[in-house]
Amino acid sequence: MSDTKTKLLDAAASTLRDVGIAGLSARTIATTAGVNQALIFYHFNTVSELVVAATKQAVEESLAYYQAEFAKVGSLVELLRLGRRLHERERDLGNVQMMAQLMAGAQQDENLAQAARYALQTWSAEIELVVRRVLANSPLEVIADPRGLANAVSASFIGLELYEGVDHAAANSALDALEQLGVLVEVMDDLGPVARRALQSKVRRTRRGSQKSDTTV
Amino acid sequence: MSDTKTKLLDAAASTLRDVGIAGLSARTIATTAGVNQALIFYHFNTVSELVVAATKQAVEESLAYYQAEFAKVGSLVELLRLGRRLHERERDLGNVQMMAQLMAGAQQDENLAQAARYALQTWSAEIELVVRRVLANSPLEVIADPRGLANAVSASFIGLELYEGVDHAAANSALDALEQLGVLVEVMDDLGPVARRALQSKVRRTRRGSQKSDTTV
DNA sequence: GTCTATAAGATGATAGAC
DNA sequence: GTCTATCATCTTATAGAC
Repeated sequence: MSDTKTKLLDAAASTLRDVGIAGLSARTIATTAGVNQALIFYHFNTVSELVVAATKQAVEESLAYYQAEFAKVGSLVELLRLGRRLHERERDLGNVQMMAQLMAGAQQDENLAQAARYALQTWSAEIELVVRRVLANSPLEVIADPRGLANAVSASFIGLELYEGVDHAAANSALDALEQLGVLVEVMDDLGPVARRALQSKVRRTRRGSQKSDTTV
Repeated sequence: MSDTKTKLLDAAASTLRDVGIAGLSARTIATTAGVNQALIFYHFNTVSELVVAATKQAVEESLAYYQAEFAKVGSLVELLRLGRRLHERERDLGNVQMMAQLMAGAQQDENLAQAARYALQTWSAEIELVVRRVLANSPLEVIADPRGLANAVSASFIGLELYEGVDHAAANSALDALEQLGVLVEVMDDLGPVARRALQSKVRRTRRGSQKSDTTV
């Protein structure tokens, strides 16, 4: 790949992170890259397509970095620990901010929407595998949906990142609270058969409850 | 308040929701309002200040709508039910999308950052009161931090909303998974003293664990 | 308070020299 | 592949008529 193309891809990512989707333009990106503005259109046709390519690259790079560590995770505690490390590293690299800005712009731009969908699906698929493995044989498997959980984790990270830029202390307390929820899940695990029975009967009761209200309406 | 000012405030909110922070301008807002573009600067000085005023109005309006219902919540089940209704209504009104776009823009614009901070703090303070009331006398009170939880709920809603615009099905599965976590919390509640003991010993063990690793490093 | 007109600059995108 | 120059269009913001 040509030097200019690489420079533009990297500059697109860091500019999106630094000035946000509202401040992003061919000129701001080109300045960061130290490259002529017209080259964006020569190499990528539109600004939007450059951002798409930059996102794809960033996602694949950082996912490759974690794949080995994901594979090693065997317990819930290990998963939570890796989750914290991953979140901190990705945040420091600016990848989460980049995703959040991409998603904000995606509400209006179909190109960006596709890029965001790809990034989220790629991450979620990877997380889902680990969650599924960790929750197997846990009492939680009766209620947990690994795919939904993986998506929820992604969504929460995005929300937390935007929160972080607005109210640092509040975002931190939110992250701590979510980690405490992890403790809750661990305790549930420790309780084993007791928890499993309680969860199963709660699920049965809830299902009956909603069925009843469905049929009586 | 003059008719034009009201029109502009409403138009700012709905335009931010519809075209996002990247597409927001004095002209797009004025067109939505059916009003001359120059009037934005006459009434609000800058576009950014108009958005700030519009946010404040939207937050106070919708919070006033829920205050009575918040006060009535007495149990965790009721809180989860209200939470779902609130989320659906606010989403349909576009208030969550407005907040998400505001937060995306806030990363660069100090005016918007202040508005976002105000909105989040206002909502979180209200949620915190209810969470605190509901968790009192629950086994969860040993680990739960009501303020952090309230902030986490806000952050997750924002993330889910952006997710929604990008991948509807995935966002829905994430929401369902989070509601299942609610079931988990209910079961913990049902388990009463058993859960309380398990949580307390887990908390003690975790604290000892982290202290140990602190002193051995 | 509201309008038109306009300044002064930013934006995406292209044509054409090198 | 890269540059300069330029376009049409958009932006915030103001001055001044009504």
